[in-house]
Amino acid sequence: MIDLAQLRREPEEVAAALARRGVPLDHVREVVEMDVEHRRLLQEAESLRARVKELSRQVGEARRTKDPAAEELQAEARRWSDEEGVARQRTDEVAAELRSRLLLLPNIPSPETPEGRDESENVEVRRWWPGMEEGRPAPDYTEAQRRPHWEIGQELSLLDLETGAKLAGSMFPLFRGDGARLVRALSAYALDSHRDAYEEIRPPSVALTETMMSTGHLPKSADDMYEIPRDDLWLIPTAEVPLTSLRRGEIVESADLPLRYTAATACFRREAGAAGRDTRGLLRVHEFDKVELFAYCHPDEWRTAFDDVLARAEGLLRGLGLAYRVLDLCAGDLGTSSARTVDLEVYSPGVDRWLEVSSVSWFRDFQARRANVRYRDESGVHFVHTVNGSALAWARIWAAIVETGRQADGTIEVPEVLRGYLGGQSVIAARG
RNA sequence: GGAGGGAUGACAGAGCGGCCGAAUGUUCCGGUCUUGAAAACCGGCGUGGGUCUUCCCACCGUGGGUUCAAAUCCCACUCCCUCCGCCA
Repeated sequence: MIDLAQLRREPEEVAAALARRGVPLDHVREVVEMDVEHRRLLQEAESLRARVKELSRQVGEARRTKDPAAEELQAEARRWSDEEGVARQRTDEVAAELRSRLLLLPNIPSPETPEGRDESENVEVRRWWPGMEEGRPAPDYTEAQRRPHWEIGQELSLLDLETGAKLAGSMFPLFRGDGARLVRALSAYALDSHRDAYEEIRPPSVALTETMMSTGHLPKSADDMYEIPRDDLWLIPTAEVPLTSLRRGEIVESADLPLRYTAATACFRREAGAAGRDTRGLLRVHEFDKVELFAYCHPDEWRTAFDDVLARAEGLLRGLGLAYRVLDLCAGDLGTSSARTVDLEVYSPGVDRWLEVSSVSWFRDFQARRANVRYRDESGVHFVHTVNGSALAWARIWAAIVETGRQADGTIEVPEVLRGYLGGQSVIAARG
């Protein structure tokens, strides 16, 4: 949620900033007008309320002193009370409407977020590949590496999409054998890599509607998530959801900032808007494991927090020896709640594509305002900033590892950093 | 799932339906005293909103209701604790 006070103070600036990401000027103007109307009604209702309270006090006083005017006063209080009820109801209606519109306004993009309408205008910041620092050229992939992971997965019995579909429908992958162990190893690898600064959390995989609101996933993206209406629960699309609500409603000491958490969870996405696209293999799935990095930070420290998450996500990819590129998302491609987002895309030779495996975002106080997470320092109480990033999304990483690591004999070389998690195993071969 | 108890400020803990946004204690902050510290004493100490005011309004788990007036009464729900049942 953007700051209503700021919108009131500088409506033109806010409208212009939101226009960068495609919000029509009318949307903003309507909210501003509704705010004026709301405050007018609020003042009216409150002065009536003050009057009722004053009269009620007098009624009490008159009763105590056995003043015969008590009846008369009470009758008058009743009239004002009725009127106040009507006024308050109208005020509440406008307030609710105002709030729901405000909730639908996306975050104000950071000034450094590039201009652009959609993903085609995202800006590539840099690329990395193994050996780059030593001056080696971008890799020239072998014939063996040019095989899509779904074929490799089937060959070596690592990935069984048919059985996954039998159990839960298409796009619910089932890993088996060393393929399943690889998924487990990846989470352990990432979690262990951040133990120095991030507290490990194992949150519930479902969240209440209220929790989904805090991150901005609701009300806007209801169609993209799995819902359990009977219990007012949703399957989480990312650990960002529970982590952002970890301190919901709390005021923390500024000395305790930043508060940093990491979590490995399954992530569920209906991919409603993407039906039919990228359906092969693990390119786009309804459920995947992911490790998330998250920070509540002081507004002045967001850059540090952001850079740290980004560096750690990149560090994991480098550790795995996977080529990747860094994209600065343009204003038009930003997620609702984000002010600035940088995506990491890994290159997967078998499918010859760049696959998004991480998204690092700064939300300014947009989510903190919704979740009501604040800090206290000498100057008072203020909203914290939130930063988060994937580190990393495993289904696509799995694909990239399997394709990149494939050797001429059809076996897969396991990245060194994972071997410890696989009992020292350095090669994945067909089970024999 | 069944029975009972509870939910009030950072914490503990009061609160006959009528100056209760809330006693009291602790913590914390400032001051006096002290060479310094402790103790003692004095003062301060919730969060929002309103044309941001020695003014007004809201907030005592959440949402409704009764009333001129609700932390206080009624209803529903949530969470926590105890006991019973069931179960990884």
